[in-house]
Amino acid sequence: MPTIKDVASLAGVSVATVSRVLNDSGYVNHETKQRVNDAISTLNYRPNNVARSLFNGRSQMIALLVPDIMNPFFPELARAVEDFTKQNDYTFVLCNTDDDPEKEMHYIDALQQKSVDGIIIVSSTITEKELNQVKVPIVALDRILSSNLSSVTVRNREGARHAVKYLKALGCKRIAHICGPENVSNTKDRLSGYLDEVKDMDWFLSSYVVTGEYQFDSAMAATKNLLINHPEIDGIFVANDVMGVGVLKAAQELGLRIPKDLCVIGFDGISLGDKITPSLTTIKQPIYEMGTRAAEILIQQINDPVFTVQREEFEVTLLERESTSVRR
Amino acid sequence: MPTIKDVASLAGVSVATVSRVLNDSGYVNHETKQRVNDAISTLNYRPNNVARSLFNGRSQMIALLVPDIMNPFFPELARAVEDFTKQNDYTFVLCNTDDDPEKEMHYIDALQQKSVDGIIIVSSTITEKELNQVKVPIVALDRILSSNLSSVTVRNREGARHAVKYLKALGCKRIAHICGPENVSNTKDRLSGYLDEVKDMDWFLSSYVVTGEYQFDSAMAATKNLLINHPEIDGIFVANDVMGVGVLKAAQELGLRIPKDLCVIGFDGISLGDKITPSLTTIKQPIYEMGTRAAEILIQQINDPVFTVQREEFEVTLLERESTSVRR
DNA sequence: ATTATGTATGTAACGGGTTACACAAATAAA
DNA sequence: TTTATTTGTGTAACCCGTTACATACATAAT
Repeated sequence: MPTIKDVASLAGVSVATVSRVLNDSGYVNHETKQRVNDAISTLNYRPNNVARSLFNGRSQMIALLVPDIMNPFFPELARAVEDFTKQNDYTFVLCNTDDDPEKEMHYIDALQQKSVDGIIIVSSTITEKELNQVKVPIVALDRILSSNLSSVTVRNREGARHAVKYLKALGCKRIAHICGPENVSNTKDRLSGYLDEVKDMDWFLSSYVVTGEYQFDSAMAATKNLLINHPEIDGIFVANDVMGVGVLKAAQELGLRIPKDLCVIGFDGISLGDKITPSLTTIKQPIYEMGTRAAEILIQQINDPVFTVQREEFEVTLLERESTSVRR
Repeated sequence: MPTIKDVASLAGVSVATVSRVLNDSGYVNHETKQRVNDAISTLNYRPNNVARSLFNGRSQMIALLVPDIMNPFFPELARAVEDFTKQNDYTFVLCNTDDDPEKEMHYIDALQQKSVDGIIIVSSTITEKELNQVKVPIVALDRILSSNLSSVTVRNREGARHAVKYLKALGCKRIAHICGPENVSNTKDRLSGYLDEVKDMDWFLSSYVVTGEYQFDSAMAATKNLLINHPEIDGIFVANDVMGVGVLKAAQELGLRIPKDLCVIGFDGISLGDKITPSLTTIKQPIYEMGTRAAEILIQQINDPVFTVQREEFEVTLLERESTSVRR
């Protein structure tokens, strides 16, 4: 690999001049610049980013930490962040944490040691104390972590309320809720929204709320249990789409007809929901916009040290599909 | 951020001694070591990886380049690579290339400038010429790129043959094939396997082979066309599972009963296949093992400069599910 | 007693860039 | 003409580790 010195000697100038050409800074004579550029292309020289990073403490790298890369919601989010960061000349890297605080801190440590410029994080396990160890700009995405951290989320509670109201309007008389892990902020919000709408109903039972851990398998098992114990349930609001798919699977295995016997509505709006049969009605988050916005805020904070905490909350919309409306 | 100098002065030793403690190299008196370690924890010191990388040209970072992060096959693969590399003290990063040669080279450039130690790549677009620009160890995964590159793949042709034979054994009389993009090596192999089994059949028509570009949408559209033009088709071998899901969706929208009217078998064995209704019969690749093995080979090549090209080919197995067998 | 070996630690060069500073020549302003 | 400013380029320090080499003492071998 050629270095800046090789370029300098080939062009007959000092390394400083080469550096000035590279960074388009300071004064460089037009002809000299030409010579340097010629040398650069002759040698196929690429500046060593590690050396650059060492000097200026920046790496032009942004990382996204997600809890579960196998949940399609996160690849969709990642795509958005990737596109935006790339447009802004950052290298984007994706890290999977399993919502395991240890893996999380391990990545954060490793990334900081590599002088990562900023981190976007989807987490529910990280603590305030750990956050204080992070010296680079952070933006929380999808879940709120701390009050002094910028975040990009959606109106979870309102979305949940909307979902339940919609099921009611469809004529559902007994509506259950499959929720996520209880330590996740949006689990709480979506649950609150659900409760807002049902807690005063005469039919409501606390056993209508069961956790599915935001996972397909748990949700499927939980749903089977729920439906066997409560055959009267005719509507389910599911806290995310992956679990929604599990609910559909469980219901179908129990021989229920969707949406005739049971209406199901999810939350997220991942494209998977439209690929299955019956397709899944859902509360759609603007996933791409959220990822983009998070990246935008992060880059803003990287460039502007006197950042103010920004909390962006997106609206959600109902996406009506086959799991609630009769198929034509 | 404290540096090695801060640690050294706090412990009353030179930076060399601190470095020796950090790397457990050379001689260090036991008491001195203790003092240094105390200083390290007092200051909460973490060595700067960028400086390390600059000196020794290694970054302890391994990257995986995948063509489509939204296809669940790749997150599953990524999980395997991540787990193995992490166990071996590498930082793992995942990059999405869209099978776009430009994005691919951009990532490869950026990663090399960051002194990445090695790259695992799933690609069909990269050229021999571009591969020569890569100075770090590479392993090709899922698809073969060049004869002088280590690779981890599966027996695609045999798997395809197996799939078609199985459909025949089920009693399918007219078997079609939805294939991937023609420039991908495993598209060709799977197609060859299909042709091996059907080209001499009296019913075979070349229009029974259509491309689905390894994408859900294309596959769904292609399948609808196919089934409308050829209502006699009673079995489809689909070159990957994501397209298999699209085929099922298309067939269901056309009102066909699966598997009664149409049997469908995919290829990959992603967990999504088991989440949908009907679940998708498939030729299962040992995804996790493949990712692990690719990482293992890469690390081997990183550590051993006189590497020999290794080509590993895994067996595939038939995973029988509802899209071909009558549901109980 | 002399030499070889093992233990312990420090100094300084190095990796590949960036940039503060110095200096010189050319041009503009006083 | 003298002084100030702009243009152009080079030297060397710096970023933060690692390690070759030097040095010094203790112990073991000859």
